[in-house]
Amino acid sequence: MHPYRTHTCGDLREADAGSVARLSGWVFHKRDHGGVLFIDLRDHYGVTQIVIHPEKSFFEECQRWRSESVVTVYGRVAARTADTVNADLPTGGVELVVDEVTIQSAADPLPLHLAGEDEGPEETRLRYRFLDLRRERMQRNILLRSRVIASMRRRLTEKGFPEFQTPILTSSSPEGARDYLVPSRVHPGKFYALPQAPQLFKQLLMVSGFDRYFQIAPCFRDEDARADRSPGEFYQLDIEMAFATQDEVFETVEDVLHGVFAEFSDWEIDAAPFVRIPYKEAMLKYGTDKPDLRIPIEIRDVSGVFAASDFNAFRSVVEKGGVVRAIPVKGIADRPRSFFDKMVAFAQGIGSKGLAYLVWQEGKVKGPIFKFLKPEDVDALASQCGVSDGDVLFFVSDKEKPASRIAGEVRHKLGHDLGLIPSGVYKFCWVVDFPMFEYDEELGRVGFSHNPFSMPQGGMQALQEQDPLDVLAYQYDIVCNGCELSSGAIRNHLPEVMYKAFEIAGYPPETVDERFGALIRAFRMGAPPHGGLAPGVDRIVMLLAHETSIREVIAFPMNQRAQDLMMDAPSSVSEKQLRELHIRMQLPHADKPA
RNA sequence: GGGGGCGUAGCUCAAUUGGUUAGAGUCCCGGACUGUCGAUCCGGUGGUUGCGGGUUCGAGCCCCGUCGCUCCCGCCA
Repeated sequence: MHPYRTHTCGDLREADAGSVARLSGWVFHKRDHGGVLFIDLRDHYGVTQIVIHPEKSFFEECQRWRSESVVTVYGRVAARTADTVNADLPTGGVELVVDEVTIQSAADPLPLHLAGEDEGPEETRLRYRFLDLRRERMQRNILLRSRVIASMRRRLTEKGFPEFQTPILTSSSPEGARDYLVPSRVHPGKFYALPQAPQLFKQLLMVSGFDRYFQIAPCFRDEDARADRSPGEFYQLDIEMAFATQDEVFETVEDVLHGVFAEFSDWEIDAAPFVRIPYKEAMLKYGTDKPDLRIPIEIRDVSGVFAASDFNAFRSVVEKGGVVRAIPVKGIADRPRSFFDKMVAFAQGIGSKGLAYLVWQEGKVKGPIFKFLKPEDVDALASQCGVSDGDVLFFVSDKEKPASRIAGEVRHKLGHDLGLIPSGVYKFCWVVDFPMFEYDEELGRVGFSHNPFSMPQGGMQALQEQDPLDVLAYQYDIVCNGCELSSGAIRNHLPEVMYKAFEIAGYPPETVDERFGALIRAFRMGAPPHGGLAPGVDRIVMLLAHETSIREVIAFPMNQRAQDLMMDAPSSVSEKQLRELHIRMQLPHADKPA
């Protein structure tokens, strides 16, 4: 007989009654009646009740077993009597009547409760992650992650995408986030950088003639955390295709993502092809480049109505080049005044000068700005925004960029507070046609809006002839329920177009050669047109697990300050290590240890 | 770097809004109990109220500072 187990703690059924079995697992719940002791023994697969009778020599030893100790028990499987069956457990029809016990590992008292609803403080959960991960929910999440990744691999492999590894120790990339640096022992004063993404390598693989590529790729960025953004490292399903159009990239990814979401969720999922929304339209209708399409509200531009109105506050904004955006909401005219006051306060809190509104109720229109409007203005607003009795229009007026943002946040807040977000639905969309360049207010000049490797729509001609701010890129995002899953692009594989694009963004050719030497050199020696994208694996698993924090789907995440509390990283290193790396410390506060 | 929230027993929380010796559940320790499944019952250990300073006759509560966690802004090609 196996020294540890003949069955897992999820295996035994009534059909096993009468046979002998050996089980190993963690002591979960203990119910000690003095005359009989019940223990729920738990492993990865389930829970089985074991029974220890008082005449056994080891009875008192078992009474002393603390929760989470690991034990091995041997005995006879017995069917439970009808009145003692536990219908909540798959193994609830049987119990193991124990004849031999071995304690494999006695547990100290724990800093966390593993049973019940309470999670405990996140700091403790992270410090004792190995305990936290014993919870059923965490086991489920981490297992889901494993299955999702396996499914992604299978789906891409079936489509003829080979998986490649790319270097972890590479060179610092000049654009983007801060790099994690690794000092070189052999080359004093020089550093490797951990890749922020395998971007350049996957493009070089296309130039190498591999045609297609994917990788479950670790990415490292030294940026601050968010609930949906783990500090330090995260994983992307990195994909690249040669000789592919944007539509072919979309088709491939829709197939994979739809397949993965359908495989691991019962929620309703948009059928492919997913809706495609030009960036400009997304900013107008949803006020964001990652719209949550579950919210049934579409923002409208009503600048024209107010330009011709007698409402000076809005008219003057429009005359100065600003806009007025209307947010129509159905059937909330009967909300109390406090609701509207709360929305106004919210808008002001996010940088709006105010939040005007009109209420269509019982055949009349009212609201703080009603008295400034002519009847034909009100009619125009109603028809342009599709509102009728019972509906409300909120208004935001500002320069275009802040007005879009504020209207978008108000839309989201309304959707959330009014319970307009349906559950059980995944709404996907592509946001396409991102601008190639944008005006950088801080620097006072034109810069890349997204990523300098994208092919401008219209190619060289567009760069030469159009206003840079009008040039669009073959640059796209895929968004699910307001969560950005991925950015991608059809890449710019033409050196001359790349030099021109960088010139517009203010960089001379030498800079391009210096920073992207490997890529430009490769592009001079026969490069296929290519493109791809890289959906975030952690975020996809987070959505599928219905978690709101990305840390819940990562086995060993760092905390918000990029520390691993369990392993105590980052940590100090020895003087010898520093000497070998030619590094001398210069700490911000000499009296404060790091 | 900035803003909001939180910080009381190992864990989850309370403390009549400034008033006697900071309580309860849980965990842990001891005891009772032969059918439980969040077992139950009795008893016990456990606190520099994150830390430092201030106001006050008196501070868990008010003020200032600081540290930690978390959410957000900046940042994330």
